[in-house]
Amino acid sequence: MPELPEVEVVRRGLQAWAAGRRVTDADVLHPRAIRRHLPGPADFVARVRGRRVVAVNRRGKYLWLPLDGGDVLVGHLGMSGQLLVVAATAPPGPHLRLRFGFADDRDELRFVDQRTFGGFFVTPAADEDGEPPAAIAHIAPDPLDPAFDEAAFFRALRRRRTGLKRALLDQSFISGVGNIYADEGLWRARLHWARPTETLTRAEVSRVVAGVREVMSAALVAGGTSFDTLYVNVDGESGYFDRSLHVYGREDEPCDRCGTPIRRDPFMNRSAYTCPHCQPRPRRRR
DNA sequence: ACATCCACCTGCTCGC
DNA sequence: TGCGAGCAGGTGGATG
Repeated sequence: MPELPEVEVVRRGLQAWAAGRRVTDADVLHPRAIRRHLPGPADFVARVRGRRVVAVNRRGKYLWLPLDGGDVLVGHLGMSGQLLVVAATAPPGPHLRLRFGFADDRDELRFVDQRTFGGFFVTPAADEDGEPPAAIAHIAPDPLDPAFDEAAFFRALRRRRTGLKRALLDQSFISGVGNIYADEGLWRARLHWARPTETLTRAEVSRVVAGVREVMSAALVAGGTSFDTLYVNVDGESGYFDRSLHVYGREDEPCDRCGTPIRRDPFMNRSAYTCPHCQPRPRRRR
């Protein structure tokens, strides 16, 4: 999926294009795209139609859009979701799942999602203004959020008995981090993905948080990471941060710090990339 | 409660 | 050229 920087690129594009405007129509072209909206497609369309988008917010990798009238439109891009602003007359393409029409515009907002892991739903707003809805309250603040509490993150890690990368990918501890930025942050911090969380020092946690922050901030400036045309902004343009990756997807290539060939390990049905010299494996496996 | 795993999808690449 | 296996940026719910 798009991770935090890619989702933030989309959020900014949407905020500029959709905030303050009224949805005039919505279409559900694939029911899986709204599977988390339990009342179904007709109810989804009815709750969105005629509503004004007040703002476009993000919590981790979730987008949440308060609507006038007290509901919130929540969306997640999954592994392959795109939000695109295109002419309403443009051909639909094979993976078009949702369309949203807006007042006084010949362009429309499209949710295009090849693998259909992404989706949208409408849910009541939180009691507190500016807070994410209850449906995504389990998502922790991300490391770029001023609300992110590093000391609390450290305490939570020490309480947890798992490996460091597993914890980084757990969105209830720290959000926005996915497979790419976890590996890149760990490389910057010179820590191994299997490091037991209960043995981490405060300084090591600072290093990994700083590493993740740096790599995400740099990726944001580059418009996000794209290896192909799957990850794009609302205008369909790819970011170029893949040129700045140090370990992710670089098996057997030399480490940019020490020249040691980068190693790929199977990890949770995926991969973990490390420099075996800069990030030695801890004695205890996980 | 906590930690781990896998199903949910489509499409591309690789080796035979 | 065809075909099966493996892989891809995520998540929530089931399972132990």
